[in-house]
Parts: sequence; structure tokens; C-alpha cells
Amino acid sequence: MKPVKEIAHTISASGLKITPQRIAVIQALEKLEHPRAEEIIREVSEHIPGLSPTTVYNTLDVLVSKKIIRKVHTEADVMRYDAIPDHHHHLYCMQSDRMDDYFDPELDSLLEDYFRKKNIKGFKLKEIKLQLMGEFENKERTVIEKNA
Amino acid sequence: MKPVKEIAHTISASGLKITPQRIAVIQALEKLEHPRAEEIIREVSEHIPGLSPTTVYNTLDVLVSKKIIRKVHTEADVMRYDAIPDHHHHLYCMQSDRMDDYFDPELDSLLEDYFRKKNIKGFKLKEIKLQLMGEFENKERTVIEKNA
DNA sequence: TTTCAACTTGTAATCATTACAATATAGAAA
DNA sequence: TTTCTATATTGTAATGATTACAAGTTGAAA
Ligand SMILES: [Mn+2]
Ligand SMILES: [Mn+2]
Ligand SMILES: [Zn+2]
Ligand SMILES: [Zn+2]
Repeated sequence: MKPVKEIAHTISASGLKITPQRIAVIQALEKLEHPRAEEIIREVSEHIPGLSPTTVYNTLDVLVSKKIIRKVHTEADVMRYDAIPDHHHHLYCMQSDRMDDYFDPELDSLLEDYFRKKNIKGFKLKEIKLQLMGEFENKERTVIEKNA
Repeated sequence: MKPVKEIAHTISASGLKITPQRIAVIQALEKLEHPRAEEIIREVSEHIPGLSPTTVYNTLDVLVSKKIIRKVHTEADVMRYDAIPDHHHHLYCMQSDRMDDYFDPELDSLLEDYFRKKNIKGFKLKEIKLQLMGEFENKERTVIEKNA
């Protein structure tokens, strides 16, 4: 896990104040792969009793706006967050709602080459994101049922 | 625009009853590229006075479950719907929230080849969806501001 | 140490979506 | 064509994630 000192530096480097809440949110985000806000609130609350859910939402927003973390969208209707701000793709299983990171520089340059030749009329391409839909062999995360 | 007869047949072929609401929802979906539920409600209401929003939500759900239409996810937090159930990708502009369909069989076979060779450990790939992020030259759809 | 803009907190909205129960209707059967 | 009923629609009331707001707290600059 990333040392607190490094996390603090990242926060500070974006002109934000270093607070226990912000550090804990980033740590939770690294620990809980692609978590929902609610999971982060639960995890961070263990470290910071009295934590307000509002703070987590605010913190997530501010970290996204500073590009320290990212939002990720899935088939489910709740937002999820990504500790990794750099370019990468995702493996996603609709049944289990599990999502894994997928890095593939070879694929990226293949796609870059393809779109360098074939350019799309009226559209300036900035970033290509792949959602690789499928099934994991051993499912981990399971869809959280309502009222379960 | 697709004739009512064809739409009715599609509905019926999935074992659903043909209703004016369902036909109008599908027509609205074809007219309003990748609309949100609220836009569909507004459009369909012009043709069917007294329409209940609940009906539109129900109808959209049932059409998705029968694979007559699709849900699509954007950077915004509201769901959007797609009249085209077949495999295709999307061009998307975060600033304007505009989204266009993108069909590219050449790209699809390129990707198929790539992933036929390079298979991902512990993951059975089913479908590849590209979100092509960028900017349209002439922006059409504009982000709908809260309370605007 | 002092100072104050930036943060956090709790409570109360918001708002897209869903649950539910009553009513209406498509379309199969008679 | 009329009857019948499973299916569909409607209106109203939840739900639940997220946001707004105002009051109190604190990080860190000076
Ligand atoms: Mn912990
Ligand atoms: Mn119209
Ligand atoms: Zn990721
Ligand atoms: Zn589409």
C-alpha cells in the first residue's frame, strides 16, 4: 500500500489541504477495487469515527476534479471510483458486477495506429476506453441485492 | 422512420402486447438519438396525452430485457437509451454530452483477431465496447443544466 | 500563536427511478 | 362479435443515491 507520506504529497501538490479524511478516502480506494461511495464510507468510517457521508462525496468529487482518482461507470446505476487516474481499460462482468483493471500498451498502440489512418469525420478523438465485457472464472464481487 | 407495422411486429415477436405506448416509445427512441427517459416522456406525451412516466420506465425496462433496445451509460449520471440493439460503438463528447453511433466492422475484426491470440487469464471475453471520447466539430446536444 | 479560507459535519432537499395497488385493455377464446 | 383475463397502464407514494446549505472546525500560511 502507498505510504501516507506519498498520498499526502499528492493531495498537497494539487493545492488541497491534507486532512485525515482525504488520506483515508484514498487509502480505502486503493484497498477496495473500484468501490462504490457507500463502500468507501463504510471502510473509512472504521478509521474515522463520526465521518460524514457528505465528506466522502465531497472528497471524491474534489479528487476527481484534480484527476487524482477517476469515476467509472458500470451497468449498475451507482457510481464507482478508481484509484488509478492513468489510462487503462476494464474487464467487467455484468452478472457479478466485478471489474478489474486492464493495462495493454500493445493494444493501445494498435488502436492509435488504426485511428491515425482512419479518422472520423467531424470528430476529434481524444481517448479510447474499452469496456471488455465477459465473465471471470472465479467470481468475487457479487451484485448487492436491494435490502440484503 | 420505421413503419408502425414493423415496430408492432418486433414487439409482438417478443411475446409482448402491442400498445400505443410501446409503439410511441420506440418511435421516440429512433427520433431522439440516445435520449434520456425524461426526453422520451416529453416526446411521447405529445402523442399520448395522459401518459404516465411510470409507463415509460416500465416500457424501457421491458424493451431492454427483450433486447429490442439497449441502455447506454455516459459520464452523466442519468441513464440513456439506444434504439439500436445490435453491436456498435459510440462517439462521445463529455463537454456537450452528445453521443453518436459508430459502426466499424474492420475495427471489430481487428480487435477480434487481437484477442483471439492474446487471451486474458481468468476472463472469458464476450463483447468489446469502445467509448470513443473526444469532441464533435459542431456540437449539437448541450448538457442540460439543473433547473434550467 | 494567530488568523481565516478551506474543510467537515448534520440535516434537509433533490430527483431519477421503483414499488404498489387500482383500473384499463389487448387479444385469445368462445 | 362478445367475453374473459392475463398483461399493461396509471397515479401516488416510497426509495436511495447524491447534493445543497448553514454552522462549526481545522490546516497551514504568515
Ligand atoms: Mn480498514
Ligand atoms: Mn412528435
Ligand atoms: Zn480501473
Ligand atoms: Zn448507439
